[in-house]
Amino acid sequence: MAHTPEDEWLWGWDETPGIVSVWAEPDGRAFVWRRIPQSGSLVREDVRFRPWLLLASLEDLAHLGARLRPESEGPAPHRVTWQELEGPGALRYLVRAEDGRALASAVLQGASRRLGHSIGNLRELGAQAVLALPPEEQYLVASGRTYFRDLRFDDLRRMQLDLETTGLNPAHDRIFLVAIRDTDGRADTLEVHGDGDAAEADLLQRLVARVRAIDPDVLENHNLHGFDLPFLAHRARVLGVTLALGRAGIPGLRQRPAARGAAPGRGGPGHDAMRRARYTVPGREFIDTLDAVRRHDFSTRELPGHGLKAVARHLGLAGPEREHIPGARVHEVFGTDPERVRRYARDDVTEAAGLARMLGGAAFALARMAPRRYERLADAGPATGVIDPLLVRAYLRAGAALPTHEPGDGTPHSGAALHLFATGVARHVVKADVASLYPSLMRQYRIGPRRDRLGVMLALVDRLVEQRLAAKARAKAAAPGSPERHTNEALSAAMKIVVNSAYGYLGAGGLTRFADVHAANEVTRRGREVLAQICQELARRGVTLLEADTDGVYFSVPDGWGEADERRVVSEVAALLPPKVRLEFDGRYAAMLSHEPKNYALQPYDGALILRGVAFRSSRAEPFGEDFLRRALRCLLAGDIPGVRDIYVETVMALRRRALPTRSVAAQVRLTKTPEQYLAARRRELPYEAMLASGRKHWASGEQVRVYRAVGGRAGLLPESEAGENESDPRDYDADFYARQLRETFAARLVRALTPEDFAAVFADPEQPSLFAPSLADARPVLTVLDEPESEQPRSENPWMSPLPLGEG
DNA sequence: CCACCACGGGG
DNA sequence: GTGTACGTGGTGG
Repeated sequence: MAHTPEDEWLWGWDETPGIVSVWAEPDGRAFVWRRIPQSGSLVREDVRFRPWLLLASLEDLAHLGARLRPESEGPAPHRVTWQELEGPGALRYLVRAEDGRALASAVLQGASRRLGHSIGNLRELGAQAVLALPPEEQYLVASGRTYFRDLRFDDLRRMQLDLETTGLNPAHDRIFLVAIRDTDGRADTLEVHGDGDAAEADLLQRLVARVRAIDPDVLENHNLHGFDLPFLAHRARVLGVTLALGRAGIPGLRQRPAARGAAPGRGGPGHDAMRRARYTVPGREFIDTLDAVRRHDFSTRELPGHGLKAVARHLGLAGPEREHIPGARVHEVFGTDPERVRRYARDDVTEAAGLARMLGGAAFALARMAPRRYERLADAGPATGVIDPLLVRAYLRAGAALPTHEPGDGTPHSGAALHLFATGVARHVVKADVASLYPSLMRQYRIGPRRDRLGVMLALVDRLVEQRLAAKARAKAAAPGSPERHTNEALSAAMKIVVNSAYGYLGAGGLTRFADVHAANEVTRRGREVLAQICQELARRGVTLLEADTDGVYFSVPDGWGEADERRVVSEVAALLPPKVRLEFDGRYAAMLSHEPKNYALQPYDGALILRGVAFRSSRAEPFGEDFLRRALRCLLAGDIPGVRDIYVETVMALRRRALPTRSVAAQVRLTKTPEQYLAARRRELPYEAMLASGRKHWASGEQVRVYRAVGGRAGLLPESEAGENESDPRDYDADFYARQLRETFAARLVRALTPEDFAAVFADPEQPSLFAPSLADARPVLTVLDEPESEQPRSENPWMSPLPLGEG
């Protein structure tokens, strides 16, 4: 197969198929596990590679004398070779040796002598002076190999495991059950036999034996890196059990530097043992579905939370028979009804497996491109984690010197445009947006990093955009649910991640090797220009603009227009734009409540209400308010204002009669202070007051409880009950407090939709009738077109995408 | 209104 | 590999 350099930049150049794991040691040994695509069998190749570094200068190696020689004279035992790369980059000497440790120590020795003090680590020399990749990446970059060539996601042998523990703190709590799901999808549990260290140690040994027997390529779970692995490592250490989970090398887990998105290591007692840790073993890849969930939600922003159960339910992965047990009660239930805990734990691993397949394909596909381990690509940020390795490999393949990180010249990074044209309720709403706006602008106007003199970034974006279209077409042609469709959808998702972060890479001044704030600003400037043109041209065609943000616009069309008319205006405007900037019809809705910039509710012509923005999707809102808001919005967007009034009255009266369960007003919180710490702090906080008021004098930091405001200003503690159990509900919440909250916090979000008079009438206290209550029969939701549209350049949500502030106004 | 603290995920 | 995250909500002064 003929490769162009550009193909090699994206996919590597070595066609070895089926690599499922790579492990390399600094001494130049590499182990490569491959699944033979035809038979599915596993082979291990032991190979040697020449460890390498990039240096800005050979000065620190001069002390080697004759042991330092040009690469052109060929490698020789105990010699360091060097090669000068061409072009202007600062990192211009490629130095190699048989053993990476000897190479590194030669550099460190020279640097220590030069600087007059001891240097222990190459990092201390700074990114300006040296580029030293982990051994696996040195191997992959140099060999042009990548993971998973010719493999489909479903050819991977994946296993899931999930610990059930007596609590969250491995210093005090124990593992009493482990659910596992094998590569054929069979879920099973392993359990302790008895109490004490010996029983738990025996469980861990059986777990290790099962993993070795099943011999998966990948181990998966939700929050694997934040909970299961650190917990397991801690218990194994305490109990003296060796975790021989790898396929080679010294048994035991190894740590790699904590990655972005690792468990947020919270200080305080009980959490130290669980602080940021990412474990790794030779031959298998640890994949955390929480990383995939975060990556997914970053673009869709539609998930209610990132917990396993919530995500599984939202994505339709949870079965109707799904067993639920509140976390704090799992161990206790195990004592009375162990079969229930087994079902629960098996459901957990089954959901984790489903989630891994549904959202994990992107990381799988990234591993076919970038020269890094699969597990590293699963939690990598796209800019430094994916694009930079691609650029490094491309430059080295071309024999070109690499630039290094440069601080910005002080130019601020300007952002996208955001315009709010109208607030309130609009009917017949259309959304149009530009597919991949920033990459399209980069391609259209050839905007790339100034120092990328080989043009690798734009070449990658060009190819990714084109090949993504091909992958989407292949996915569409394959049978729903088939491995081919899944693999191509995953490829498309991965390509989207890379393409969309190319702009973020440009703008991350000082953080990325080729960052170029001027280029990034040129992209956003063109973006604002395009968005303004789209708005102008739409308005000229008789629609009412509602909101425009970055790359998309919501507008309302006149009564009597049909979908064909809506599509026609979009394509008319699309035809006026530059060829690579494709404006698309993205959806149509019966009605929209425009509340504030980026905060709105959409009612599709059929289907469930869509809520966007913090005003409508507060994760911590009490259930009764959330429920009220959804029902009220549904009526409002149907134009039924008396219906909104009815729902309000009904909710207020239900609160006052205490017809709503306490659970619906309670908030779930975590206790982070011990009783001693709380009493010493002398600062009253509802959750702790609730504990004390209910007679609880002892609790552990980390315990989760549900609390609420009870009558008489007391703090109430809601006993953790299981689904269906209601007899313990005290129903002593402060109804007036929650009625006030209903009006001030939840009803307030409808303020833009009504005239002040109607708003007052709809949300008047049902038990204090006013002298003249206006009839709501003729009331209609209102839309207010702003004379001066609210416009700004918002900060991006993601610090990676746009790390700098508001800029020009 | 401001300062401060806690949340996210796992049992 | 990046970040004493980041954005937000609640509480007490």
